[in-house]
Amino acid sequence: MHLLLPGLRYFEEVARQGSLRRAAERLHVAASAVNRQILKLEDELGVPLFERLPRGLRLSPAGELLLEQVRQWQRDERGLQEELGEIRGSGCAEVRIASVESLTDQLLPGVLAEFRHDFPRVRFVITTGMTDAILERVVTGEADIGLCINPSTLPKIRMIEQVELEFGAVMAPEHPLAAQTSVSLSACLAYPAILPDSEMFHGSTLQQVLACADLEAAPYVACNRILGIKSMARAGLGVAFLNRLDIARELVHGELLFRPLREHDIAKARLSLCAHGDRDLPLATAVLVERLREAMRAIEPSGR
Amino acid sequence: MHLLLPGLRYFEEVARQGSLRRAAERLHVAASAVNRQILKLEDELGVPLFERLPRGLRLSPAGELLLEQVRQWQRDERGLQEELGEIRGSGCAEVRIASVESLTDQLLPGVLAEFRHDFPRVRFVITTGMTDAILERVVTGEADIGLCINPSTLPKIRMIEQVELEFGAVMAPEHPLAAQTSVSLSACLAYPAILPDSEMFHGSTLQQVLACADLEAAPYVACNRILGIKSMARAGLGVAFLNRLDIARELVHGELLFRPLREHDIAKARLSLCAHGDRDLPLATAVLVERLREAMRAIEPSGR
DNA sequence: TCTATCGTTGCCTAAAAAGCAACAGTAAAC
DNA sequence: GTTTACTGTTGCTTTTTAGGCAACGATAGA
Repeated sequence: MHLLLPGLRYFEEVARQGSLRRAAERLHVAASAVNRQILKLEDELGVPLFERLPRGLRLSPAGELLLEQVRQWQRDERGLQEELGEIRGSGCAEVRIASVESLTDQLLPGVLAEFRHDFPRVRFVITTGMTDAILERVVTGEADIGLCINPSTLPKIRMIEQVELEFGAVMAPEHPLAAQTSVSLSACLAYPAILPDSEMFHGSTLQQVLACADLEAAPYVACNRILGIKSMARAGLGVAFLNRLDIARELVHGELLFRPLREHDIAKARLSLCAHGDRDLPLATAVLVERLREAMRAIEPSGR
Repeated sequence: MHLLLPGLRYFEEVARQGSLRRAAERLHVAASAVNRQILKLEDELGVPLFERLPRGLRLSPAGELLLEQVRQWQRDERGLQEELGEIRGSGCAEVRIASVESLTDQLLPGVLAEFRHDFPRVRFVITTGMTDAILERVVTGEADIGLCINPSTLPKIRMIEQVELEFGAVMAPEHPLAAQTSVSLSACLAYPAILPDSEMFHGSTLQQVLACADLEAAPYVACNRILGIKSMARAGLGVAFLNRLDIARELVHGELLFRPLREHDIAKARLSLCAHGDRDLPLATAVLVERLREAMRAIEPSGR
């Protein structure tokens, strides 16, 4: 259900994609239809909203202005829908969480399960991705709250909570390095490494750590999912680099070991809970944020 | 140019009029068209927006919610249009002023003339009316700023400036009462009175003054325009009751005289400058508001 | 030079909105 | 009690708008 002109939704998507055809594909309409709506908007507003580049469209200053307003309106509309939902009793609110994969195994399920006792009708949409994508989703309003690692500070993003997360080497109990209580990075790299794939690696904490230590790592196994990385390590295929949260359950069962890095000063990452700066969070979301803050603060001691 | 769904504009008008057909008339569309849009909105939102009364429609709680949001969006849209206007250089901003008639003779023309030196492209729309109608226009966003007398305090209205205005008897120089430097209300009423007509009289300062003094006034001439009232007084038809602002020019030319009421404690009225509470005023409007404040403060000394 | 991709436009079809007239119900006036 | 004047609502019609398809001109990269 949309209360704004369909043309504005088109406009938002085109601004996001930077291309008429890509936007049209996402919107499941013909490119010509999208184009006409954009042209109509520009005609009626009397201002060009995009610069026409040979490879696509880029927002003009006026477009930037309109985009910001449209996104504000979309947030307004979401909030309104939620209030109306309460009125008609079908409190079917939806909280959209953009998170790093690390939290989807333990922390998020735990918090959400507890949350459901008080808000049984609130649904969730969880999207995992890297930090940049998470921030992007929060900025554009695709996500209500974001959980990311070492975020850059953006003007439209409001940081709600930040806790430290310690990275370390993860291995099967049979691994030679298991004998040591802490390991050095270079010692780890002497063994086969299980690393995130290139896409995931880019911008990751591990990349930063390696860069600081002036080391390079050639993965023996590369995988684009934490689940896979853990399974590889459990199978004894090599050493992985994760944080404690990633392997909380495996630690309990003794299936994997966590060994802090000797270079602990560079192995710290900031886990951040954030939301859009211009927005009052609806009730359910605000409560969830509080629960998440508690859960985040609770992990800090165990990480030391 | 409208960026919201046409249905929302219909909805706003229906909420304002309390009747489909009246709204349809104002919108220059058939009542059935308006009705369908409302039904469609209710269907898509899943909530009834109106209660159906035999004499028309009244907002439901959900409707109240939506109305507030729609009006917020309309204000947003106005602000956006103005910013876009600056970008395309045709800074054709428009300031809509709802004012009591008293200010349209001297104070407003003076301020606006001065204002035009700095903002030559800003247009004005001035609507006169009684205090209640002025507040209504500000609340609904039909006017950007309001100038009214003795306003009741509404939650959505923000008072920017208030100054005192002294009411008194106004008469031609030949009038018998002209000999006195101040007059009592009862003395005035011994002569033919020139009063606002019943519609204008209702809720006016004069009504309040008379009520306080427990007097009743039978008008010899009733008129619904201040211009007319002044002309009647100038022609020697009787005594009028106005404030100094109303007859500033005639005072200079000696065509009319102002005689303070002996009951000066009850003859005070508050002239208020107000705007909508939830709104950041655009640049031009904010500047105009400042000029108006200065002008209002300037009239206070002369009134004593 | 060829290819791929971009935005744009004319032509046609499908869908949505508006207009008109009539209906059913209630409130006030006579 | 009857009439009159409102109200919202609903088929049926026409008009308007949006969407889909194919083709065009232009530009960047292989």
